[in-house]
Amino acid sequence: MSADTGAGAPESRPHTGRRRNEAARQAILDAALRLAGAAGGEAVTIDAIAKAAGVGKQTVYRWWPSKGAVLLEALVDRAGQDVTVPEGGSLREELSSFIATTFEAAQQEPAAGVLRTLLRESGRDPHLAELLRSYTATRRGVLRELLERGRERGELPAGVEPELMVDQIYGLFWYRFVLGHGPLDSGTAQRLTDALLRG
Amino acid sequence: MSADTGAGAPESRPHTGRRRNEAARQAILDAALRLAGAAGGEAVTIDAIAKAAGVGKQTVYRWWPSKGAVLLEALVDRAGQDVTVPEGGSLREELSSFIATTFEAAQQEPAAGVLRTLLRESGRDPHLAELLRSYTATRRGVLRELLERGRERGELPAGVEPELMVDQIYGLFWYRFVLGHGPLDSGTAQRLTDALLRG
Amino acid sequence: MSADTGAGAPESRPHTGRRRNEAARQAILDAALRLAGAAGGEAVTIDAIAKAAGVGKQTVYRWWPSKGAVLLEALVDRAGQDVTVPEGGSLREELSSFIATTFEAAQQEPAAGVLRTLLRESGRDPHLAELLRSYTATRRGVLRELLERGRERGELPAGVEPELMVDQIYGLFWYRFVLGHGPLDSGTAQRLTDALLRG
Amino acid sequence: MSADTGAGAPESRPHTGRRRNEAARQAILDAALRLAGAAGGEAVTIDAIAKAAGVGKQTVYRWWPSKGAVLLEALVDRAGQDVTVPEGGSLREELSSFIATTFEAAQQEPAAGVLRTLLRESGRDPHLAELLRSYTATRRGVLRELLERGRERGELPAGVEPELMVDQIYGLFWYRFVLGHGPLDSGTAQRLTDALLRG
DNA sequence: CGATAAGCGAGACGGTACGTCGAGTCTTGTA
DNA sequence: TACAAGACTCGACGTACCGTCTCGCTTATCG
Repeated sequence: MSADTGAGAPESRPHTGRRRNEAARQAILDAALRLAGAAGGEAVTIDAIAKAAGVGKQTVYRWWPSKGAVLLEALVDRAGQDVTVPEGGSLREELSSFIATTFEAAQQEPAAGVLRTLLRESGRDPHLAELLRSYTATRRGVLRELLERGRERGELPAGVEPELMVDQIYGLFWYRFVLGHGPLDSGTAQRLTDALLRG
Repeated sequence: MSADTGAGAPESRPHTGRRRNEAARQAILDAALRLAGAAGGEAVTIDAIAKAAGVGKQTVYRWWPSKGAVLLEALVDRAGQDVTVPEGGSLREELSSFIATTFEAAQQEPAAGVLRTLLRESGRDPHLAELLRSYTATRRGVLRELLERGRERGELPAGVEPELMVDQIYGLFWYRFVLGHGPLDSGTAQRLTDALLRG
Repeated sequence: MSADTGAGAPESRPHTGRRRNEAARQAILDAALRLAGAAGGEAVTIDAIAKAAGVGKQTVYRWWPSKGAVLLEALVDRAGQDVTVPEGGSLREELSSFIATTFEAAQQEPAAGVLRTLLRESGRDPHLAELLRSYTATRRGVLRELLERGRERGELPAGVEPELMVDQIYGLFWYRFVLGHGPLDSGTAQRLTDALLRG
Repeated sequence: MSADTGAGAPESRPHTGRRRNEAARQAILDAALRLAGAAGGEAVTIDAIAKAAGVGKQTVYRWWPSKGAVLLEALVDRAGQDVTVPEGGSLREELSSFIATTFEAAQQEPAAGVLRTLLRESGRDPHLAELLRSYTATRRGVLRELLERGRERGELPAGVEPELMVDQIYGLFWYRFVLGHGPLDSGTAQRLTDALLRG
C-alpha cells in the first residue's frame, strides 16, 4: 500500500539516506483511525491527522497520495482482520456467520467512521477510488472462495452464480450501511442467507 | 423539492415583490445537469453552476439548500421519469424488465454523472444525504409495490421478504454502479431476477 | 496603487456587485504597518496580516499582488507625507533640510520596518521590485525639482548634474540605512549638502 | 570564512576521522556561483546548490551557516580579486579608474547575480547581513586608503571627509545597481569623480 | 400614483483546507 | 569522522470553494 513493499530486485543501489520512520507511520495511521472514528463521519483533514500524529504534513504526503489512502491503509492494517472466514460447518452456517460478522465488524467504531470517510473521499479522489476498488475486490474474493468451497461440497443450489451472490451480499451491505434505512444485524444475515440458498 | 411557492396558508399578506424567475430555475437545472454529465465525476462547484447558468450564486442558494439538492431536483425533473413500471405480465417478466430498465437508464449521461455527483456530495452534505434517503425510499416503494402485486397474484415464492429483495436489487445496482467491477446489463437483470424468484 | 485608480471611461457597465470594503482595506494597511513596524524587520506573513486585520487571506490577494505591495501602499498612504519639500530659503538651506527630514522620517517606526521589509521582499517579488522602482522614481523627482529650482536661481555650481546629485543623496541614504555602518542624522545631512554644493 | 580546519590548539586529540573533502568545497562554490549567475536573480535554494554540486545538503550546512555565506565565500574566492587598486597616478585618475573598474566588475556574471542574491538573502538571514557588513567594510577600507593617500599628496579639497565620499561612491553604486534606473559606466565614474573632487 | 417588498446578476467578504516549497536537522550505510 | 542520500518537523505560500453579505436594478403588489 505505502512504500515499495515488493521490490526484491537489489538494483545495485540498495538504499541510501535515512529510512522511513516506522513510528511516524504508525502514529499517522493511529491518528487517522482515531479521528475518523471519533468524528464518526465528520471532516477529517490532513492537517488534523498530521497534527494529531505529531508529524509534518509533508510526511503524510510523502507516503500517501491522499487522505483516503491513509485511511484505507489504516483500515487494512488495523480493522481488517476481524472478519475471519468461518470454517467447518455447512455452507449455510458458514455464510450466515460470515455475513453477520461482516455486518457487525463494519458497524463498530472506528471502522464505521473510516468506511464512511473512505466512501466520501473516494468521490473526490480517483486514486482512492482505485484503491477502494482493489480493496473491495479482495473482500469479494474471500467471500467467493467460501462459496466455491460450498459448491464443491454440493451445497450450492443449481444454476446459482457465485459472482452475483457475492454482489448481492456486499451490495445489500453497502446500500443499507450508507442509507441506514434498514438493519444490518444477525437476523438480516440469516434471512439473506436463506434467500440466497433457497431453491 | 424547491421551496413551495404556493404558500397555501391564507396569510394576510400572501405575496409581495417580484416573483421567482422560472427561466433562471430552468437554466440552473440545465447547467447542473450539463456540468455533472459532462464532467462525469469531476468537481461541480456552485460557482460553476451559477456561472454556466448566467445566474448569481445567491439565486441558487435562495431556492436550494445545497449543490446536491439542485442536482437531485434536476434528476427528478429531467432524468427521473424514464423508469416506468411495466405492467401486464408475469412477475418474472415485470421484475426483469424493471431491473433492466433501471440499469440502463442510470448508465446514460447525464443521469450517470448526476448520480455519481449526488453520491459524492451526500458524503459532505447531511441535508443532501437526507434528500437522497427519501428519494431512494420512493424508488424502493415503487419496486416494492411491483413485488406486492406479484405476491397477491401468488407469484412470489413462500418465505420471501419483499423488503430484503428490494435491497438486494438496489444494493447490487449501486454496488456495481459505484465500483464498476461487473456489468449492469439486461443479462444481469435476467439472472438476478431468476436468482431472486428461485424456489 | 490598488484598485482601478484611473479608468475614467464609463464603459457602459459602471459597476455591479458588492463594492470594495474600505474598512477592510484600512484594516489591512494598518495591520501591515503595525506588524512591519513592531517586528522591526522580522518576517511579516500574509497570514499574520490577514489575521491581524480580521480579514480573509483572499481579501488581501484580491487587491494586492503581494505582501510588499500592501506594505508599499501602506507606506505611501500613511508614512509618505511627512517629508514635505521645504520652500523659501537658499538652496543650501532647502537641500539640507530636505535631506535631514528624509533621514529622520525613514528611521522612525513603522516607516523603518516597512522600508526594510520592502527591500527584503523586493528581492523575491519582481512585481514589487517594479513598484519600488516607480516609488523611488517619484521620490527622486521631488528632490530633482528642488535642485532645478535652485539652478534657476543660480545657486548650483557650474558643471553639476542634478541627476548624479540625486543619486548620491539617495544612494548614501539607502547604503547607510541598510548596512547601518554610519549615522543618518542632521549633521550628516549638513555635511553632505556642503560636499555637494562645494565649488 | 568557512570553519577553521586548522585546530591550532594542541589538544590531545588533534583530529580523528575523515578530513574535509576539498573537492566538495570547490564543487559547492562552483555550483553556487553558477546558479546565482545563471538564474540572474532567481531563487537559489540550498537543495539546488547541493544537487548541482553532487553533494549532500548536510555537507553544505557543515561548513557554512547559510546559503548567503556560501555565495559570499564564492564571491570572495572567485570574483573578488578583479578590482585591483590602481596606483601611480593623480588622485583623480586613480579614483576614476577605481570606480569604473568597480562598476564594470560588478555588472558581469556571475558576480552580478551573486551580488543580487546576496542582497536578497541578507534581508532574511541576519548572519549573512553581518557577513555582508564586514565584506563591504573591507571594500570601503580599500577605497578609503586610496583617498587617504591622495590627501597626503594634497590632492583632496579642503573640508572633504573621506568617510562621506566613500559612502557617496558605494551608495550610488548600490542604488543604481539595485534599481537599475541609471547607468554604471565609465562616463558616470568620471563625472562622479569630478563632482567629488570639485572645489 | 408612490411606497414597499421581493428577486435578480454580480461580486466582495470571512473562513477552512488544500497541496507544494524551502529551511534546517537528523539518521542511514559507506569510505 | 566526513560524506551522499534522503526522511524528518515546521511554517508560509497562493488557490479553490464554501456560504453569506451587499450593491444597483428590475419587477410585482398594495394602499
